[in-house]
Amino acid sequence: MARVSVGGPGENGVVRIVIAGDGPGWATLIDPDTGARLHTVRRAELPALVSKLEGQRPRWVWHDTREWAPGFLAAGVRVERAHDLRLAGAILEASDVAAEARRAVEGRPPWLRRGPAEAAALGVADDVPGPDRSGSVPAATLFDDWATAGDATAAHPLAADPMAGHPVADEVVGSAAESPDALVAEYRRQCAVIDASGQPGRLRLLLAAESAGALIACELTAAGVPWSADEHRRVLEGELGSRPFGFGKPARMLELAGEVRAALEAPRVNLDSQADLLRTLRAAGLAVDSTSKWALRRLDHPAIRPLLEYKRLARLLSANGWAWLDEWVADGRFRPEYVPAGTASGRWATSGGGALQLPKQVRRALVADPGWRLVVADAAQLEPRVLAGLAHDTAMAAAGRGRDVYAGLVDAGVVGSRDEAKYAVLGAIYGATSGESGRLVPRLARAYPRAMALVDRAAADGERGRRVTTLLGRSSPVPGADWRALQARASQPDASSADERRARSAAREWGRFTRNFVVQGSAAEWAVCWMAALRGRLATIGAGRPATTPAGASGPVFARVPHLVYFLHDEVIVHTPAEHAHTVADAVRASAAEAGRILFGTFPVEFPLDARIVESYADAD
DNA sequence: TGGGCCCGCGCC
DNA sequence: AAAGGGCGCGGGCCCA
Repeated sequence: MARVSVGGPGENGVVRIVIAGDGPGWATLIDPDTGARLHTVRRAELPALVSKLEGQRPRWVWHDTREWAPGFLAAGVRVERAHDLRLAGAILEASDVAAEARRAVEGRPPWLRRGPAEAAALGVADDVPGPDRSGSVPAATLFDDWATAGDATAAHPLAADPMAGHPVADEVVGSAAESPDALVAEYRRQCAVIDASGQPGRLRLLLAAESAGALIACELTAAGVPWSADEHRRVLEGELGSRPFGFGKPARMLELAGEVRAALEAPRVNLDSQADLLRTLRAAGLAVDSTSKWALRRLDHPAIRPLLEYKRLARLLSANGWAWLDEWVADGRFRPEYVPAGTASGRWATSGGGALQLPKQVRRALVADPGWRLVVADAAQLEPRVLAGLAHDTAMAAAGRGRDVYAGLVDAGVVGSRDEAKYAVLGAIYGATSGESGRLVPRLARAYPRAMALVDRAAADGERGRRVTTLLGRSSPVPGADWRALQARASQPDASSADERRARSAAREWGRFTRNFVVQGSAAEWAVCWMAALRGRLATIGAGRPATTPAGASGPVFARVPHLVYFLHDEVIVHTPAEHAHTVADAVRASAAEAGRILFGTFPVEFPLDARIVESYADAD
């Protein structure tokens, strides 16, 4: 290709280019501002073209990151920035921040862009200036066309509720049609909604971060988690005995099942059947109404010890046994498929492989390649720190400065022990009303009234069926028809006390969900910003080294350069050549600080990490 | 036979 | 020791 043309400049001069499928085997690149078709190429030629254009550092606009990024990665091409129309559309459709703007944009020619002045005229609350960020923000390469100073840290979304009493749409926008024109139209519509929202910087930051997450998810799958099948087999054989032939149970489980049956005098009981087991336990005179291990543990009977051991092994076998190994691990890599923002709160999910539930037992199989290391880092007490930042609770932030948050609560005299501090904090975030945790919450409320007021407000909104919103503008779903019907029935004059009790219980349950949503969802935003910042820093650590070496197990994109291989809510693992490990650990910490500044400006809340350089994940605890 | 439900339990 | 929020997954079981 002789001369490469690019799309027009967007925010802060960053070029945007729409990529759309254009008939079978073809792809078209479009300037979203003019609608001009820049290039139409065969899909096989697309990675090379994208690689060339990537020098302009554009933001690639496409329907779904999963549609394009895996092919680019397979061809050895990574892109820096994207706008995922599918993810962005879902967020914009639900966000209370954009509720007014959605209605305003609808029905108008989508290419008519609006500015903040018009949004103000629509009655949408203006951005409230956030903390002073001057001088503290580094070049945030992923976000520099999106985050406009200040408004990402606008007053907490719960502080004002401009949408109170307004009906809200709860359907999620359908996927954009595949045609190039439809994609461009949808992109323009989204831009118009963002511009009219009154808080465009906040939403742009959220969408940029989510789109970066979508790229990262594809890269995680492409890189794979370094996994020693031999080490995994050693774990299985140590626990279960040798692998059974066919569908038989491992020898160790058969022995234990024999002990249980003998102790219960029930030679035919099926230990894998919850119903059968419960019946048998009761027939043996045990007062129990569940076969959960917590319920069983309370019982005093010779069958219990072998039964608990049997259940532990059965779990290992079915969740992460030999069949799992056969299905998910190949060529020294475990390749789960992540679903970014797959949960309501924005936390990630997985589809297949159970990557978010890797039990501690098998983590010793997660080992670095020879000559490589794992940098394992998790954010210490992320949720309470995020809550302190959300609520601008300076006392709570101070408790965690330079130390463990829970230790800080003890030092401040709020509670007597670290365990009590943990239960109190988790109880406040999850909505505990009873038990040890519920008993401790009032002490937390006295010490940190701002933080407590924030989660209480979120719970109260949820109990009334309202949406609540995270720091960057992701709103919770509204409860379903069954829930609304329950509430409606309870408010009828002839409602029974049972109706009222049921409605009250459902309302409280939804309130616990929304209470947790604002904290969990904002923490998820911190985490994806952390990862996006880290991804940018890692790219510079490997820069200048030969990027294409004989393809290793990780593929040419990741050969010889540090790269993310695992993400778990508040924890990341980077696989890195040993000589870069300390540089990577520094980058991980710097990225956490950067995420804190992006979300909370100069508000003095810290995000310390537990970071370790290890050869096996099992050594990181 | 397959879908959908519940249960139990792994992770945060 | 369990409690409060969020998940995914496998097994049993019921039903069409």
